[in-house]
Parts: sequence; structure tokens; C-alpha cells
Amino acid sequence: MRRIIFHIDVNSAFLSWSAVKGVMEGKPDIRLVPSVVSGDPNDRRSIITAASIPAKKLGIKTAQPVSMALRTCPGLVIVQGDWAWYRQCSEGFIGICRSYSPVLQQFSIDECFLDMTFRCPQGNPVEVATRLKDEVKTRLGFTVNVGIGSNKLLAKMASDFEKPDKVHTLWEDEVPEKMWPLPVRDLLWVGKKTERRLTDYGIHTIGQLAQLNPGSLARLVGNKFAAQLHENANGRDSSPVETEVQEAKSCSAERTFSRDLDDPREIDRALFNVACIVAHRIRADKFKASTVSMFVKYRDFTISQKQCQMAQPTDVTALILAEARRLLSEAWDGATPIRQVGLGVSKLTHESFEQMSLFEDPKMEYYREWDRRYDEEYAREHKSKYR
DNA sequence: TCTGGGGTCCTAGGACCC
DNA sequence: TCTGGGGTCCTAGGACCC
Repeated sequence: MRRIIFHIDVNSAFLSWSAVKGVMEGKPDIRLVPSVVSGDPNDRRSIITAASIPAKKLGIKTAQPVSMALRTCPGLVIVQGDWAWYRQCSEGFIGICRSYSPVLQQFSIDECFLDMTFRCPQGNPVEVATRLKDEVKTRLGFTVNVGIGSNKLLAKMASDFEKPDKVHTLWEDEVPEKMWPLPVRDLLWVGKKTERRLTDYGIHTIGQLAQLNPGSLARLVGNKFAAQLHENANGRDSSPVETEVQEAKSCSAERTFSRDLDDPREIDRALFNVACIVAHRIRADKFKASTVSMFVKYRDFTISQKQCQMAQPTDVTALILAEARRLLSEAWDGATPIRQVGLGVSKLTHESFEQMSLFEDPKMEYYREWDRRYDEEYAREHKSKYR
């Protein structure tokens, strides 16, 4: 039996959502002019998170530095992201999608897959998808693209065809006509590096990739990846729409400095800040972590990273920070200027019992109390800010 | 022009055990 | 004295996604 999968993708999500908010407040619609969403526009290191269609037509791209975009387009309208509002928009969007099928997999804040196999009775899937797209537009004020296919890969590829506010199909029998002429880079999981490797080998289109013998492909990109690419280029994908929300496997935070730093005190302060954030987040989700990792990024974007295992899982800021500091001293020579510092934890568990060590640090009670106050303070700030 | 922040998965080599 | 193969864990690094 043929499956019917939808992939629904919000068009320029953050930009559309900021536009909706502006319009509600009586401001001009930024979707109609060259505009972008970015971090702090005064920070030269900010990059563009989302761009309007008029901005894209001028050559402005996501992930481009704001300073560069401003040179291309001096009149560019820049708005700062509003995460609390984006979460609300996302919830509204996912809610409407879920009313079309309970078999829903949220893929990111602005994308989801729906298994519609038993949800398009006599109807044409295109009609159902059009209804969904129009309902989002009418009720929430922003547009989406819906891609329809017999598996997730094809649905996702289809939603990326012409935008905005469109429904496209990509059934298996349409693959040679609609997908094979596209450049390899358009295939899911083919990024910059893989594109380079493939084009160097003379493979430029998805169709060429589909016809390449798997052995040659394996020599280029490795066995496992080659098998997947070969399947995908031929339009095959058997992965199910996963309705279970996956638990996080890691949690991390990083800070990029507005100028490269070599002062150990300033770097330590940044490490302290990210440790507070990471530890707070895992406590909020009732996790404890067994692995702590730390990295520094230098001026030339090379990264030096270190990780280690904790004697036992923890969510205590001071313990995580202590490991991170030790790792930093191993990874960094103390002099080379640093662009960015990051800290992550992984091997997360929900272990609730504490294995009491005879040699437990006598300061432990103090550490825990400090964390409790941090969490309280955080909760207070968020309440006053978002209510 | 000069590149954010947060994730997932894979690979390869070394250590260690049986 | 020199030799095997498999399994697991750890670390560092790389590639991709939004």
C-alpha cells in the first residue's frame, strides 16, 4: 500500500512570525520589503537567521553576516528575534497540523511530517494539503509549503520546491522528472563538503548520483552514508513518521565574543556563564550528566575540544564547571586569542538517587543551595518578562 | 564579507577485557 | 615467545540539519 506523507514547512519562519506580530501591532508588513531577522545588529558578528523574499531576491542569504547584508542592501529592515513569540507561533502551527493527523513528527520549530495514509479517504491529497495550508494562513496569518510524497524524503524535497504558500507532490514516478535534474546539493544530507567531493568526481545532479554504482560512492563518502545517499537519490526512504518525542541526548551552550579574547579571566567568566546555563537546563529537565565536554574556537575557526567522564552523573553547576576548567587548561595554551567558548554535557540520565561518597565534598550542600537560588532567580525573571 | 547557536549521527584509533 | 579475534568504552574530529 502506498503511504501518503506530508511535510509542512513554514515559509521564512522567524521572519513571517515577526511580521505577524508587527502587523498585529499596526506596523507595516516586513514580508513585503527587504528584511531580515538577526541577533543583535550592533554586534558585527551577528548573522542572519531568516530573510524575506524581497531580501532573498537581492542576494541576501540565511547565515550571512549582517554587516555583509547591509553592504548589499543599506535600507535593509532588521528585526531581532523573539523566541517566546516564535514558540507560541510554532505551537499554533503544530496544533493545526495535528488536527489533520495524529501521526505527526515535529522535525524542528517550523517543520513537521504527517502520515496521511488513512486521512485522505476519497479525497485527493492535494486538496487536503491545500485546505491545511489555507487554514494556517487564515487562522495564524502566515504561509506554509506542503510537500506530498510516498515517504518522508520525497515529501521534504517537495516542500522545498517553489515557495511560498504552495503545495507540491513528488511521487516515486515523478522522481526522474522533478528530482533528478536538481543539483546534488539539493538532496537532503548533501552539504557543502559532500557536494564538493561529488562534483570533483563529476557528479553534479541527483540523477547522476542515483545512477552511480554504490561501490564508487562508498569510496567517496564511506559505506554507510553511501548506502543512504544512493537510496535517497533514487527516491527511496523507509523511515517511519516518529510520533514519540525523543529525549535530549546532549545539552550545550556557547558564547562568541565580540572580539577575540586572550585574557584568562574573561574566558573563565564566559565558561562560568555557559556552565550556569547548561546546568540549569538539565536540572529543569530532571537530567544528570556523566560526560562533560568543552571546546574553544580560534580566530581561524579551528576548534580544540576535550571531554571527560564524571565519577558519577551530576547536575551541580560547580562540579560541571570544575571539569570544564580543567579541560580548558588542557586544551588552551593560555595565550592564543579565542573567538568562542562552549560547554556541553551528554550521557544524560534521569537517575534520581545520589550515590553518597564517603569523601563527598563538604561544600556540596553549599553548591546545591547556590543552584537552587539560581533556578529561583531564573524562574522569577522569566515570569516577569513573559507574562 | 568574515562567518550564531543548538542539536544529531558517524568514524577511526587506542585501551582493555575475554 | 609470539600469536588470534571480538566486543565495549572512550576520545577527537567531522559532517549534516534547522
